[in-house]
Amino acid sequence: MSGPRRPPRGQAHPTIHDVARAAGVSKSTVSNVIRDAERVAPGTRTRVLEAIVAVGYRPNVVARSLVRRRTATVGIVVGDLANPIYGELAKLTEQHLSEAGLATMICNTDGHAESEHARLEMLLEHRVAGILMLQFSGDPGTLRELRAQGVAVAIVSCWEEGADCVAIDERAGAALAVSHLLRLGHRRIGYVSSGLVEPKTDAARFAGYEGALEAAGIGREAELVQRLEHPAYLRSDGNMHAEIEWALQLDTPPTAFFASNDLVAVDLIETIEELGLSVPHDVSVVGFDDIAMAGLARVSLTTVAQPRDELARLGTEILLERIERGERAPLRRELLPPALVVRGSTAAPPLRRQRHVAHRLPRA
Amino acid sequence: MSGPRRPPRGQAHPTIHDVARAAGVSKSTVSNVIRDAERVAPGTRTRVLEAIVAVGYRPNVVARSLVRRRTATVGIVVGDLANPIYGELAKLTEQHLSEAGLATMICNTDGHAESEHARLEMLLEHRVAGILMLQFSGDPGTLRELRAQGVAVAIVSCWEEGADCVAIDERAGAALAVSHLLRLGHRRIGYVSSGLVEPKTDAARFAGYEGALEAAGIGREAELVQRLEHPAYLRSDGNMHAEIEWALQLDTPPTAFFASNDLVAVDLIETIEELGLSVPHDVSVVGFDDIAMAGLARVSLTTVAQPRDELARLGTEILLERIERGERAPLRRELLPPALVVRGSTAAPPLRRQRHVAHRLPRA
DNA sequence: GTGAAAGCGCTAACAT
DNA sequence: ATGTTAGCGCTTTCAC
Repeated sequence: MSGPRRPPRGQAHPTIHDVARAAGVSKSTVSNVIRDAERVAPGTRTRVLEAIVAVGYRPNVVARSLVRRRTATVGIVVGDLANPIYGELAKLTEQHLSEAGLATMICNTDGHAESEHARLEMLLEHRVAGILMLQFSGDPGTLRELRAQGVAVAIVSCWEEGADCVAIDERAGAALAVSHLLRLGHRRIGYVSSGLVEPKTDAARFAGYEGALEAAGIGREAELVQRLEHPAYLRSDGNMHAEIEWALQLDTPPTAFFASNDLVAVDLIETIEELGLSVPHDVSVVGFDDIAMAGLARVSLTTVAQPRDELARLGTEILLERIERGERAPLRRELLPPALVVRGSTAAPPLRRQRHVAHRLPRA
Repeated sequence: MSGPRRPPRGQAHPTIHDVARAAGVSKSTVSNVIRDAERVAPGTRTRVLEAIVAVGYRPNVVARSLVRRRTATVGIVVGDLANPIYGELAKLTEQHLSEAGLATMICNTDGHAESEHARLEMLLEHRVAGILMLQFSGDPGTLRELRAQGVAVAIVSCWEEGADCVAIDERAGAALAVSHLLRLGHRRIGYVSSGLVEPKTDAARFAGYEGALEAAGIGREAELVQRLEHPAYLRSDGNMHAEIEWALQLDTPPTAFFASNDLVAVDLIETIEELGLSVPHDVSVVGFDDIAMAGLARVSLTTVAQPRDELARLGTEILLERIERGERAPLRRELLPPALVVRGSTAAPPLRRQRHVAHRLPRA
């Protein structure tokens, strides 16, 4: 009777079997009361319930997931959790998911495509029920693979073709920002972006910038466009200095900048002021996102607001719906309207500088 | 031959069994090459490897976790992901864990004990290998239960008795901040905290505040201590206004404040300036954490720095060690030294106000 | 070096 | 209303 080798059940958790024994019923009955499925006689139910607390039983989600062949976990992929807007979005999302009974796995990609790929691979091995992308490198192969695996995917804050997604109209938002500057009288308007802004998003915001300029009859000027390679994050690199100094010393320097997100905008203001100019007196700056910091009187950044609550709520809703209904459900794509928040970082261009520019133009 | 009911394997993932068949070997052999365990003949190995890509196999972590009776997932519990310091900590931590081959589940508690409890319950049901607490309500029962369940636990940035933890010396840090104010000549120094600061942390910082005052021969004054009930987060509530206005209209108002974290400090500066006073000219403010924003010229907050990299690195290291070695390993408790970063939010108290105070004192 | 077999803890038919 | 049974996809002895 040397029964089968039994791995040492040292500090093991009690199982449904232990509960069954303690309550004098079968495993299925225990399972039934736990899942609250099938009718269970009131008396039996109480005995089981008591047994559960008696033995200190806690359901094993891993086992349940295996047999059900689906987990109640979703992954959220984010570019930079240290960026307050993503921190907020992640927080709201986790809250909604938790309310829906889902656990959340989080993955920070730092904007690297390889890192994104590795994290997604991990999520797939974990058989997550869905993936919420708060950042997406934009690789179409990735999206195809995800679909092939049958995971639900929803993309938030990034308008991607052929996928469920919710985002604001980035292009329109950027145009709003630039139009505001044009209305103030600016004619030389720079565009500054950083590597931490997803390529797709950057492209859309840039398109809005260009479109607004074109509509105003202003041609594009390559020298006014700066795409900083390294992610600029609150001066952590500081490589912005040289580029901006260079731009401001052009014969006809920009009198305003549109930054592709608030973090870049804040860095930009810092840089401009380090160079001895003042915002908005000498140079105006508009950002994108409306992170909390932008509203501080000390910062007072004019920016395009992203409705985080809506993004998080809709993003979760769409993902849950896709998880629920599978591929059958039609694509859901929600494009939210952007809103410009005018604060103190924008003003009319300085008169002196404009005259200065006028003097030179005839010579050119 | 009406074989047992076979659940419709619709869009199912290929299993180890499919690979085995495709490669003409047994499941165990496939398992051996996947795990890279036991010697496998080179030829067999290649055939299996080929079969894996041929059928598009991806290991099922859920099944593996069940049979191994341990997951490779850790939970991280955080109070407020929207607070940049926690966003940064979460990001760094996830990165370290990912490098160690562990998946990360994230839980935001909003500082509510019930919410913390529910999230921990969920993590336990998921049988996570470890839990990293970036926020802890301080309930000793919770810690006991966690230990009883045999999960590894490490507490970061909160000095808790009888648990693995890493934190800076909060008390000393607060004392550093207050001593700085004393050295500048301040004698009436307020303390402002919010509900989003963990009770334990708040208590430690307050103790440092009180200790420094006592050491300078200044008695405690209840009217200078404000613990705002609702989490103050970048003016989202604004209930700070009334309280601070009240304090500033005392006969001998505080000339400086020590805030229990940077977010509170930033709110405080905003409030003070809304009241028509200037920081640091009329009132000085010191914060705690040194979030990125504090370094901006526009904000320029004097604050006590938390070494996030160290906290995240050590926290993960300690947790991994505990997961690895189990209860056997001795407790590891790392207390890091705090550092004061002096910026522009602190200065000597205004002379006018001091005279004003002197005039009144004799009358009292 | 490889395969057969026995589960991990649970769910879900199905039978009683 | 409750119990029996056959797995979920994998790891891990233990034979061969």
